[in-house]
Amino acid sequence: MAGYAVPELPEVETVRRGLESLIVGHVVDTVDVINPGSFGLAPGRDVRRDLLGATVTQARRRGKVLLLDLSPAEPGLAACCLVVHLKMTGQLVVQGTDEHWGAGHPNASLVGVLPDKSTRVVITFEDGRRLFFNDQRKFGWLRLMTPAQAAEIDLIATMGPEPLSGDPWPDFVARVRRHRATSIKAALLNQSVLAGVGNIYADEALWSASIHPATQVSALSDDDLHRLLSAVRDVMEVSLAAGGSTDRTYVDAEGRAGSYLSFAHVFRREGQACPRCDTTIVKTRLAGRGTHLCPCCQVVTKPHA
DNA sequence: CACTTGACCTGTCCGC
DNA sequence: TGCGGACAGGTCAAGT
Repeated sequence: MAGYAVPELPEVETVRRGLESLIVGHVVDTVDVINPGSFGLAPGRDVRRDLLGATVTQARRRGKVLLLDLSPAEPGLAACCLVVHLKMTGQLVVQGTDEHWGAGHPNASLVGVLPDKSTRVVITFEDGRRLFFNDQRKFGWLRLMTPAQAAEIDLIATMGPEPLSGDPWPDFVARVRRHRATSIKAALLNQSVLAGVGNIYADEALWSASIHPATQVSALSDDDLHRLLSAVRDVMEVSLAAGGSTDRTYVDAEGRAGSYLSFAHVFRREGQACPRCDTTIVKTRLAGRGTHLCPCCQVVTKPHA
């Protein structure tokens, strides 16, 4: 079963919340880049000058991208941020000891376990706690930039609305309507349409809204799209409450797995009964991705022949 | 411009 | 038991 539950919005947000409580306010002591390909420097940036002695002030998220803001070690130096994309197998895990957060903390089990062979970057803070960037497949990255440089990353500059912030509907419907000739699943996976949706929550939301993933965007009514956006929001809220989805590699900032997959209706449930109509769930391939659906009740609009 | 496909990686699983 | 190959998926570059 070569399936992964990879970091999407709920997983990245879970990591962000952990980092907010674990490393905001702490000062960078050392940076150890074990795999240079995992660590990038924007033009003009320098690890020693911009990062060593800098204090983490904030942990932000935009879609699946994490941004750790830092105030400079000395006045006059640029405020920077560490921009992180976990891609498929990336992890950001903070390791501490009983001295840091008390005996019996689940994180204590990480001492002696990390670093391991997937560890690409290690950042040590002033009190000895360590932030590990692990990434089995080396697709993920961490980049030192200024906030302005981060905002210019194409992925961020063109990203669609946040599903869980404010009212994303007007922006979402305008953006999704630009892609009328493609399948609704491909449109959902496009980060410029809606931020943070990946393969798991696309399949789950489409099932929830009873929409076939291959349906052309142009065949969907505003009503359908509104119901779909609500479904995205709902599945992401449920996943956040469950700490995200873990199949193999995803863990939060304290090294804990998430349990959303036990609540999933169709994702990686091919061969099982649809919870709504009892028809057998099938797995197909669409938009280059494994796609799970109920062939009976996801019929809002049949895909065009 | 809209849309699709391949590349980037590594570990795991399946068939022989 | 070993080995080759298919497969997993986020994003970008290149192709249609």
